[in-house]
Amino acid sequence: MTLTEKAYEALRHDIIRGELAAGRPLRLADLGERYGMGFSPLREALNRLQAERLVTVESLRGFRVAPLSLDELHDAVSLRIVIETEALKASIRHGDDVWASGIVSSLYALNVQAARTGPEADIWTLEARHHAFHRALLAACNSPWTLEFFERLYAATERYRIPVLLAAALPVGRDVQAEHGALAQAALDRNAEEASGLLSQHYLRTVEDLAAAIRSSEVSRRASAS
Amino acid sequence: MTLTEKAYEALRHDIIRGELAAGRPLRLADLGERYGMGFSPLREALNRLQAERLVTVESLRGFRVAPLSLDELHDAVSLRIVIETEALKASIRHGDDVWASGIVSSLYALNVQAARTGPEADIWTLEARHHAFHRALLAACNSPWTLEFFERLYAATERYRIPVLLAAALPVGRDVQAEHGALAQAALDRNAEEASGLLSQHYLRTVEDLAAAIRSSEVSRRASAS
DNA sequence: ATTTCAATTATTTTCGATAATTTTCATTGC
DNA sequence: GCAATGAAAATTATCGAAAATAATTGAAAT
Repeated sequence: MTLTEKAYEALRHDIIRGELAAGRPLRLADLGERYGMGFSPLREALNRLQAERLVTVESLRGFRVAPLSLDELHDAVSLRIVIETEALKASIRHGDDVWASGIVSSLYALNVQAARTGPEADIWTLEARHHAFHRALLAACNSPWTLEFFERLYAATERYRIPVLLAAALPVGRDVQAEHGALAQAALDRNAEEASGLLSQHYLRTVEDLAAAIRSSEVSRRASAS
Repeated sequence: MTLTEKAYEALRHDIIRGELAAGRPLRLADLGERYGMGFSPLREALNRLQAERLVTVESLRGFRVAPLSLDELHDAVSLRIVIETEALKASIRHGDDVWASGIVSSLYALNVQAARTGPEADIWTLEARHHAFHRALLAACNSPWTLEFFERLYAATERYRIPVLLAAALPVGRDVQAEHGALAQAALDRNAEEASGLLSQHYLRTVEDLAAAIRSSEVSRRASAS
């Protein structure tokens, strides 16, 4: 693995997790220190991330972590619904038993992790399994372009979910695992309309919960800053 | 403008127009000669293009122009239909008179160029105006993510249309300008269902014509090679 | 003829240095 | 006080060279 690839993965990881905060300038000297490499591989990685909209660049003024906004969250989720409901229908049409068992196993792993409490309740494992479950649903859509855009939008929306998960700021009255279970069942039953409807609802509820949590934390942040 | 930006635009231009053929290895020494710059800005540009799937990369073995395939053409067009029909409906919902006049003027410019014959019949101008017209239709969708994916897929499909246009290999019995006109009219009439139906048909016809032209040229190429 | 291996050549990857540009900050003039 | 100015510092962008790796060649062995 080349240093450019290492830099790309490390930067992407740190941006998505918020360890490099939105809007923060990415100075090459700092990054070279942080990741232990020279400018060339860092600049190459930053150019990739710029093309993926995780980083912004201004000529001769360097790179920054891409900003976050409620507008972008709504935009990304709306487009996820358009793309993923179609991809889910295609997967249901084309998927074989390998696809179906991928859904079963990823759902099981997700449920196990969601049920864990105490020191085993690791949000990074939960997040990885959540991603794997949603990817498994679409895996048989037979469209590389769709899967690429799924990954792009998943990363974009993950940046909003992670700070909310870390703050444990989600409402308690919602049974997300039941939603995942119903969605998986509809997909396994090859009920395309039901499944895509459940997927849309799942995302619409999530975006509302996230937006509410973010708005209230913005309010409290501004109140404490004044 | 930095050299990285110049390299990015020049490489993107040359790849989309097929001046750098699909699959061709992109050797840094050659590119440095071709574009008159050192390795650093070229590698940064190639990394951007790799993130956009116009270039492939293999560790320690360099970059290549991304390959073309009929499967990818069908995949890209199918996803364009999903994304753009939705974007067109949103534009029709949100678009104001600035949006409408953008459609009118870009359609007019496209029709003028399509009607030109002889030395004025420049396929690059035609292509630029075709792009501008399709962008104008979606311009009011109010979704940056949608517009980004539109540009990505437009570039991806342009790579298939250009060699067919250059070979003048499209069937003559089709009135593409009439299709554009009807589409624009439906959009201006705020008839979302009609407009998105016409857009789908327009793309499905185009992909069939392109696929037929490419298949027949593949057949003739293989026959002459044997 | 084919395979193996070492030496050579070609190519990519990375670094360190330099040039170009922006940012900072103290100073001057109003 | 405050804007304008200009030097100094910081930072990015680019180059050229060095290091690392891959590909090629040709001789030797089978």
